[in-house]
Amino acid sequence: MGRCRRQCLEEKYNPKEIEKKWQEHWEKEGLFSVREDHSLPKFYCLEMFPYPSGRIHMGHVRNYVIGDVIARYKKMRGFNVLHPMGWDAFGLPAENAAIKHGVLPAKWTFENIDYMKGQLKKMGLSYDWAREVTTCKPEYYRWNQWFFLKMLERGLAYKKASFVNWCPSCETVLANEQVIDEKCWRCDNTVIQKELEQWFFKITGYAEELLRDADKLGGWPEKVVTMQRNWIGRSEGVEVDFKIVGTDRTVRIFTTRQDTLYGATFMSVAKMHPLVEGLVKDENTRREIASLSEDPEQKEGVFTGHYAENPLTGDHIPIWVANFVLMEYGTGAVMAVPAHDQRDFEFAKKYDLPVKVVIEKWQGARGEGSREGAFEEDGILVDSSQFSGLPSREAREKIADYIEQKELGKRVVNYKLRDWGISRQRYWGTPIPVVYCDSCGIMPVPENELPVILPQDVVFTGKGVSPLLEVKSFVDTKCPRCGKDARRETDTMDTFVDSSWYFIAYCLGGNAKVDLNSAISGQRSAGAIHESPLRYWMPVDQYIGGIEHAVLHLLYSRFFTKVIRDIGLIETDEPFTSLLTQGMVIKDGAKMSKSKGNVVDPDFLINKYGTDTVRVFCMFAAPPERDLEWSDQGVEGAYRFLNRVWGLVYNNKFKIQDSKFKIEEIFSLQPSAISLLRKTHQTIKKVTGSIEKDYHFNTAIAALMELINEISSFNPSGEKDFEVLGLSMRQAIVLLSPFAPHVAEELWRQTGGKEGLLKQPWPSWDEEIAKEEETELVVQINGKVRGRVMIPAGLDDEAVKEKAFSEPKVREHLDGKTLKKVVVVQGRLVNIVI
RNA sequence: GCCGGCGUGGUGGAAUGGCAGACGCGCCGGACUCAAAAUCCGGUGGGCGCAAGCCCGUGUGGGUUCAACUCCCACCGCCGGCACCA
Repeated sequence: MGRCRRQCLEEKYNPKEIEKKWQEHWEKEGLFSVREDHSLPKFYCLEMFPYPSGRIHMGHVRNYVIGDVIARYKKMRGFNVLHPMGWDAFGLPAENAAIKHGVLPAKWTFENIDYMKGQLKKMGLSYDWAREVTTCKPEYYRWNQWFFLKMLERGLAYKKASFVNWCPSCETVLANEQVIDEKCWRCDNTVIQKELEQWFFKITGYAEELLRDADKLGGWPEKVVTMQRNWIGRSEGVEVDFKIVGTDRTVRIFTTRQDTLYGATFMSVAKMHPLVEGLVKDENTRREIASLSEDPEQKEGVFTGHYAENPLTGDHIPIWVANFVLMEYGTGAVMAVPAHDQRDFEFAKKYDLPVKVVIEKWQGARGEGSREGAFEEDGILVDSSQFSGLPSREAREKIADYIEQKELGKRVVNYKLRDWGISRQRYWGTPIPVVYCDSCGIMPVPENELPVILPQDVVFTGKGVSPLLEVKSFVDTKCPRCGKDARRETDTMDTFVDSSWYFIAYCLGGNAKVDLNSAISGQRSAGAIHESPLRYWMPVDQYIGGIEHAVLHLLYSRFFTKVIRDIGLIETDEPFTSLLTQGMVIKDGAKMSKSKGNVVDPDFLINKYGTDTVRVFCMFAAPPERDLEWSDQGVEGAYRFLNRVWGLVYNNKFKIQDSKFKIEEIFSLQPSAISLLRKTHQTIKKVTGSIEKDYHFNTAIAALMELINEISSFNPSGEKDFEVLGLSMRQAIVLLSPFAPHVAEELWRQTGGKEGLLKQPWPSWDEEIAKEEETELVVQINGKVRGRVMIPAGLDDEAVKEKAFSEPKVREHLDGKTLKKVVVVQGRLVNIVI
């Protein structure tokens, strides 16, 4: 105490103290706050914001550290970096807590946010907290309502009655994307079908563009793009009308295999197909239809007693109701071609229906596959009137043309993607801004009356219907048009609406400052000088989060971005240029979970080792996209490493200062100093390369460890040596800073750094210095290593060969053999083939 | 069933077609200590050998190549996604 005049370097690395010190310092300096600066290239670095469940878990830690390392690195590379954070604050757990413990969802949520924000702050993450968004606050969710009204205006929001996915446990509806293996994405309970009136967003209106623009997602993992493409599930085909024999009605079918039209031997329609209601009068048959198996494995059907006429052949084919035909896709009716569709084949076998081959694998291969299964591939048409002899692909075009000419049907494109059902029968979400009036019908709440505030005085019974239904002051309202008594919509919005545009809110300055109306007019009047913040920051350059949102949040956000563009707020088509899907944090071979009892508490670790250690371990243990196997000993290793760095600086504290060393002086250095200098430049190159190459921080840290090892074993003797040591050490500190910012900052300042590390430019390397003077030449004989020789760099191939052949061990092996070939790999390897 | 990813020491993981196992963990040995912890130094894929060295080795089997963890084909195992979408 008091030995040094300025604050001096302690012998022992004390992470708690220095982390607190620098976090306070950074906050006081406002180091992480950003604004638009058109003189700098921008970089928008974003991590998926968390649901405030109570505490940060290791998955969050990993996610946010990856983002922070990128943000800090990009800042040092001269980018103006936007790096915000917020809270996906609406959702069921808050409501469940209310039911269980009697805490109001708002209170529960805000307390969690407080605690978790404290945790994030202790991690030294470089967020501009001024831009924080909290989706459960009225100043945020009013814009959800605003978007809803915009969607209504554009015909992109509508209400319809339909069968929807209902989670009995969450007591609410789920969108298709939120049902995984027939189970609820959140609580894992089996989802049932229920008929309800629901609000939908017409995401299918953008299906084509969402699919087409998937090609633009070059910075995304191919896997995620493929999942989205498959989810959208585009297929081209034709719809064809079949007359129902003996009536004046028709059935419309959809097929992508119009080349097999001549092979249709019956027709299958869905249970719910309107035709069934209209045609089947017999009570027994109706009962049979109703009792058809729901089991997808079991193919079952019932003959309706009616026949359809194939418009191409005039054949009369029986109409069956089949349990595997979906009402929601296509027209709910299909022509059955057992020879060329496996499902139809199995069905035909079961009910002894005819199989007619119309596609051959090649000319003359008749009957192929008709016994054991369907031949589903393309081939050559047979028994297909004027189309016989055509290959499938061509026949599809010709038959589609023919159908359109004869007005029997038309070409259509179908998608698996369904509209996004956004109504939720729960309290803790954004109220849907709609009023029901007996005279005027469904009335949107006028924009100037937004937000529709979620009432606070609510009773949570946990039974049956949404608590909002019980709040008279909320439900009872006046019609905005006629002023008569009316009732409010009590469903709230899916919380995925909140997260579909939050990246926009950050650009506009966070919760309090978001004003989309003025953002639109700002955008319209935007000139070169007063460019809108949205135009400046969007799109997100790097997005980081879990792969579990591959077809949920990531698809919804793409949809919203396109709508937002069409509204005129932004100009980009896609929200996220690059996407990094980080792997899970695993312990003892399983994902960390309370039920498995293998969770590691970030608070405990940060308290014990400091956040820098946790950060370094998370970045070192595996590349970001892979799963990370947790290892307590690995954490110790990271801690040891930082201690070594600390000790190294401490032991040389009076020698490591801002070095005046100039690169021209290299010739006056002794070999070991040159070697350290070279290693330093090699490390800068390696670390930079590792970060640039898919953010492989693990190898970047490994390279840094190598450099630290080399510095440790360097024995400086003269002043010049110490200068090299100082330079090398200070470069190492700079390279370490994105990973372990606190300890780096402390050591940097203690060794003469006047300005903070984030203001330092990222170091550059000199190829000439990084290059080895001598390299080890590997000599192989028939591909096996038989010797190693040191050779000077830049030796030509002939000289290298000569060196190789002069090696005694090599000569021994070559003795008496005939040379076949000699391969030289520039400066690295010689392979002698005998 | 279809689509995608992965398979490397005891372990987490490295390797533009060119020395397999960087770096870390663990383990073994040594120094320091009365002792331990911490720290530091050295060793560490397997087999044979006193040694020099030799042989084997990246899930399995084949192929391309002077040379394959890397490219191609087939198979096995694990993980993830989709699955009556006509």
